[in-house]
Amino acid sequence: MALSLYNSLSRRLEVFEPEHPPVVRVYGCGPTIYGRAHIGNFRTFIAYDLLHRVLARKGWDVRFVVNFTDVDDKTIEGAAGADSSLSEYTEPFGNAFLDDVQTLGVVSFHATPRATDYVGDMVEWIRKLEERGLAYQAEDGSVYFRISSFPAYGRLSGSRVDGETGRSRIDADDYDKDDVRDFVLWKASRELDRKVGAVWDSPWGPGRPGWHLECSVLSIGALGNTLDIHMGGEDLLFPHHENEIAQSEGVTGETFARFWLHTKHLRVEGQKMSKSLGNTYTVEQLMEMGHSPAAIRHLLISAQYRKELNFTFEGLEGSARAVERLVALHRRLHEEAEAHDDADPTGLEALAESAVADFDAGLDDDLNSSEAMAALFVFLKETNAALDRSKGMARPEELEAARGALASMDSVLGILELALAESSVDDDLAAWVEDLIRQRAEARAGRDWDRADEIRDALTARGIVLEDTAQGTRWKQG
RNA sequence: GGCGCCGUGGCCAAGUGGUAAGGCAGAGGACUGCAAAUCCUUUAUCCCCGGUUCGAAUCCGGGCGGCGCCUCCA
Repeated sequence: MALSLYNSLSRRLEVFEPEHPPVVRVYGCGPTIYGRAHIGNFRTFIAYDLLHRVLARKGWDVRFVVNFTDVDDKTIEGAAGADSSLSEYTEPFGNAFLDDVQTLGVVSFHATPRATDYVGDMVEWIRKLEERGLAYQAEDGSVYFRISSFPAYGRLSGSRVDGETGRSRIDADDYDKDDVRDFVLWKASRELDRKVGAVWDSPWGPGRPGWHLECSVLSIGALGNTLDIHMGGEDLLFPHHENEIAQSEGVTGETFARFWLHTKHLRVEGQKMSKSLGNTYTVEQLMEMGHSPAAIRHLLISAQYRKELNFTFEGLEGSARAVERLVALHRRLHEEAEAHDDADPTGLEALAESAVADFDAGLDDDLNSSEAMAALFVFLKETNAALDRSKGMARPEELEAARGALASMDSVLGILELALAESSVDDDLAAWVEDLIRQRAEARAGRDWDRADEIRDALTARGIVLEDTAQGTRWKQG
């Protein structure tokens, strides 16, 4: 099984192998921590997570680094608006991001460096670019990258570099540049920068690093001159990633990233996400509305990262239902199904094997999570059917195979693990429910259906759903 | 204007040459004291028009419609 990934650089599917196995070096452009990250951001970060888990499943030693942009126009403006220093302003958002990402079951990244911790390295980097004739200081005091000296510029983004797009905006600063496409490496200090403490010394005077530079310096610093995979949202392809290549290869002379992966932007209720539409939901907001992290993750993973995905509340409800079915299967395999050495064969082992094979084939096809998820749900249905046929009994090794397949698939999707972690119930409630269930069992034993239903209705009113099974009555919060 | 993506059942969404995955919702049925859970059955002339082919949702041409990036944005 070979993993194929769509490489934006070649614009085609390519078989992925690490350059230096077993190590895989992956870098993903991270959040700008000027506010709470929204559901669209998390589509991308869950795609990172999926890649992370798939690479790890291949047995590779994955080094996944994601940066935090904590110095740029937005963070500076935010800090100034809040009357605080840059670091005071960004710190909580960085922490909130890590919380959110953990809430959604994203496996920890190996490092999450912040730009402001590496300004010295960035200055050094600019110096090297300058030595190679790739950077120059303009009259406004800022230092720019000289695109005309880097012939390979534009390889990633294609013809977008021809400049005459008719829509390129030119702000006042651009007046000082040699070429409108030249981008800033070092920004000379302005009043606002000084106000929030976003000022560092450099050979070109006080200033702050340009946004593009941090990704080159942080990724190479953490992972080396050549990355196996560089990932980011589709909006970053140009100019951000194009600029990263120029800055990086301009200094190292080596390929910066072998594979470039870009995630498609999320739509919400059929519309583009925007603050004016009020549809930039945060994880926190969705949870306050009663939506579970597992359902959110299910929905965000239900379409392949490169395809359009429309996030709707109807879809989120549907995802919640799908997650419930997964939980029910898990419980059935662990608690309800009985192991009997002399049970008739159920075919569970064969189902497990083909499900995992289909699942992996889906993921190998450019992380096609839709296909992978379909394999999981085919397995769910067929396993339930097999257990129904066998009256809930199976040989121990067959049950074990089914449990193993479910766990194996979920180790990549990470949905069930989230759902199971969520289902913590407080003891008082559990005691209350279980006492009523005992009373109801007595009523049912005496065929007092009115009393039994009365109890169940009381529980339903509190959001408790009962399931009578051969092994007794079980309950869940729904 | 430049580059690119998409149009599949009520909704979401796989499938890129061999006769339509999966999820949600709906309908009928089995099971159940009734439910719940589960299972079974059921819902698609794949935007339109031409072309290539023994054969196309899949390839080519044209059209219509939706969208993204090019500007801070995951």
